[in-house]
Amino acid sequence: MKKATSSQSEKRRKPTQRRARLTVEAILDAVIRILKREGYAAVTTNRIAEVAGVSIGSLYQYFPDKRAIFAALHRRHIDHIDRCIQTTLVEHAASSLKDLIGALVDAMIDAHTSDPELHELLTTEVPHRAGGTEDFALRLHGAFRLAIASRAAELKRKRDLDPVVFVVANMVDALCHGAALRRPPGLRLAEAKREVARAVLAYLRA
Amino acid sequence: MKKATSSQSEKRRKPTQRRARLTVEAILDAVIRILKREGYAAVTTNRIAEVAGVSIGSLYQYFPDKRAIFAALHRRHIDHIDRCIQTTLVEHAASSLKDLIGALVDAMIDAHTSDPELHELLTTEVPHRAGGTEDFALRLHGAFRLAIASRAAELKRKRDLDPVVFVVANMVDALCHGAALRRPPGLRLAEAKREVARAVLAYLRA
Amino acid sequence: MKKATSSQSEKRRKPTQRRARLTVEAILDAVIRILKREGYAAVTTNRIAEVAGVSIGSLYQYFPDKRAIFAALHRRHIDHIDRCIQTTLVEHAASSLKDLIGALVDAMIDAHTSDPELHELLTTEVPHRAGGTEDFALRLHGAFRLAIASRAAELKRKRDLDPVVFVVANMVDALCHGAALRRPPGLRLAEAKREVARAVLAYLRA
Amino acid sequence: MKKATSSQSEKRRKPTQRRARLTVEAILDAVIRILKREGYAAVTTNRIAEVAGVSIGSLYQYFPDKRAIFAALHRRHIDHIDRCIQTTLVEHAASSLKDLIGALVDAMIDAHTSDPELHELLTTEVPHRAGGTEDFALRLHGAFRLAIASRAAELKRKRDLDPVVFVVANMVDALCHGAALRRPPGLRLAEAKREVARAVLAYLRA
DNA sequence: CATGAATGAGTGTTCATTCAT
DNA sequence: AATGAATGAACACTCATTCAT
Repeated sequence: MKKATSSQSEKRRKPTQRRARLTVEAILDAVIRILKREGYAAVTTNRIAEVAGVSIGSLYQYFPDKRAIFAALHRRHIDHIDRCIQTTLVEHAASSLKDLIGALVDAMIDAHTSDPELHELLTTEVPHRAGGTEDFALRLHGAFRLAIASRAAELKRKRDLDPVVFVVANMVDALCHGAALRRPPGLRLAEAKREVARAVLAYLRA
Repeated sequence: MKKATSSQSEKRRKPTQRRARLTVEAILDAVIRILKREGYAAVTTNRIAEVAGVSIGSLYQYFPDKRAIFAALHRRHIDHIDRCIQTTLVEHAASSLKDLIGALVDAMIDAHTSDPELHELLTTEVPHRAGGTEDFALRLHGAFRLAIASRAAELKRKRDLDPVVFVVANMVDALCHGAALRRPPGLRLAEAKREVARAVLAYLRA
Repeated sequence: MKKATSSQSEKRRKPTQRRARLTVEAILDAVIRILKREGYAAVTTNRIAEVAGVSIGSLYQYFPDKRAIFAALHRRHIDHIDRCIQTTLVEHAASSLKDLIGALVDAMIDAHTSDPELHELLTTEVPHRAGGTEDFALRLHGAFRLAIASRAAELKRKRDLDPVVFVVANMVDALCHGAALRRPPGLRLAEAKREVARAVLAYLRA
Repeated sequence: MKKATSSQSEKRRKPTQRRARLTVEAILDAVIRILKREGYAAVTTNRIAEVAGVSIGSLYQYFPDKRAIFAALHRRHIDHIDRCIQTTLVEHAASSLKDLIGALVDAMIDAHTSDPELHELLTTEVPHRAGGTEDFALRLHGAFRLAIASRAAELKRKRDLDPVVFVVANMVDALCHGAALRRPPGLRLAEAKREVARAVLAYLRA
């Protein structure tokens, strides 16, 4: 009989306990491992459970269905990047615009570079219907809005920040992503970082 | 020019080729229709054939497997955008850098805006393992390399164009994509276009 | 003799349907065979397909889900009994009340006795949520209403037939069922038949 | 009533037994509640335990497996009806055949009418492979045998009582069941009772 | 070439039951 | 005794693909 499952079911237990948390992590890690070694087609719930070292029944105690696993995976990844950004923002609260941009670019690229393959896999192979992604865009946007608004004095053109925030957020995301994953051979990472920062600054100062 | 086929012999072959072409188009359109109306989960080969009005057997006469259908769909979409860019490049062969960038941004955003839902669906729901995408990145890259190289005189900084091309190609792609699909409410399209062009030019002129 | 459809035009159009009918029968027979030999727990869709000699995919081409198989099984069984009753009714249109009741009891018991195990299995093991059963009760009711109404003259008490029909229908069904399936040892079938008919007649003539 | 329990030694044992009894009752009631509110498909051992307010582990302390729960449920239901019959038999030990039959029919119908939905559910949805049912048939049979044998003098036909008992037991069961659950609209309960009693008497006196 | 009935490997998911705590 | 997390065999069902017609 068919099942009408909603990924936000309340029936499943929340990983509040330490052991539960570990199990959830093991499951998400298993997905990544399978993804890398066997490809997306091999990511079946039974294989995930097997690789994670838990029973399929346990897996379904923590996730209402397969999609929820992917959602959690994306959420975890996004949270990580978000944390990097927030940290950078805090650490450079007193820095100049140039230094802040440089630091943000550094942080973003590093976050993507630590496991470029994973990032690629997550964005191209793993379905991300489960929301979360939009939250991320919003959070990224918010972070940049704060960073720019507090340094509005350094900007030449005085005007509505909305379009600026929009452009900068998209630029940083795309360029860092590209610098980490699609850098042309011959372009060193350090160089790419400098160039990305330069592009953002050039826009902000135009 | 490959062959000089007599017009009469072509009359027998072409109808078949045209019919084949129509069938292929019908199949690709069917995928889009299902995608929009029923979601990715409903995109089964049998349903594709049904909606396309061909038998499942015929479908497999034109495509070796399901992935090939998606690949063709992506290819068709990419070709369309590529053609827009090439046309713009040709039409603005004699324009200033500013005009060219403006025109490219216009073309790209228009290409994405004509059916934003489709574009979103294609990039987020339809697997694109099938290559093609990389070809596109390369082609886009190539187009920008030509455009920039021929206007190197207008650039302030004289140096290796590789990083510049890399940054510009990524900027244009991401910003146009964003402007078409993720524009914040309150930011008008024309305004977004201007801002994107401004950002690209600011970088090139820095 | 069902319909007078021209056999020639059907041969081209309906070979598929005839084959389909055979497949459906094979599936229903398979359920019965498994039920008898392995018990209800062994009645899985895959086993049904296997025993029926069709692929599981084909099974699902003819039945939307497992329950539909059971519903069809019940329907087939009910139709059979119904046909017996209708035939008896027609054949004894001119008989006396006594003979008609006797014939009906005979027919019902025979219908149940031909495969008592099957009947028991169907009523106790196979879920019958799928309706059809109610139709049967109605049809049985209707048959008895006709039979009794047309012989109202033979009844002593003249009054509303509704309660009479209700009682007779339930009596015949239950007693025949019991005579076929739960007859105590020592009570011969012929004797049981006579006793059942006697009971019904006694009530009608009271 | 069971036994005259008065001794002190039992006072220590009873609390445990009473608690066990309560738990068992809670479990059986839970099954009924789920059955009514969520349907048979929702009757899982885990859900039973949840609704009963006991742990799944405790449930398995009282029942060896799921079937045993159903068996107990049927047994409890049958015992209730059986008690009604026995009581009636005792109370009408000195009544005429007519009064006894009337009282039995009353009792049976009342037993079924108190919760018709439950009765229907139990007979159509809950598997009753677990025996019990046959015991019931035997007990019912026995009760009627006694009732009839002791009034053999009132019967016209003097002969083997076996067929008579068989017919009467089946009649009463089926007609009372039908009167309680499948009474056609327009037939009042009191009327149905009278008619059922009339049918039984008519047979006995024939 | 076209068809679409048939295939069956493989999927996500459930749930009766156990057993360490 | 009581608990409930963990188990995993088994299930209903799907769908990409084939091939006889």
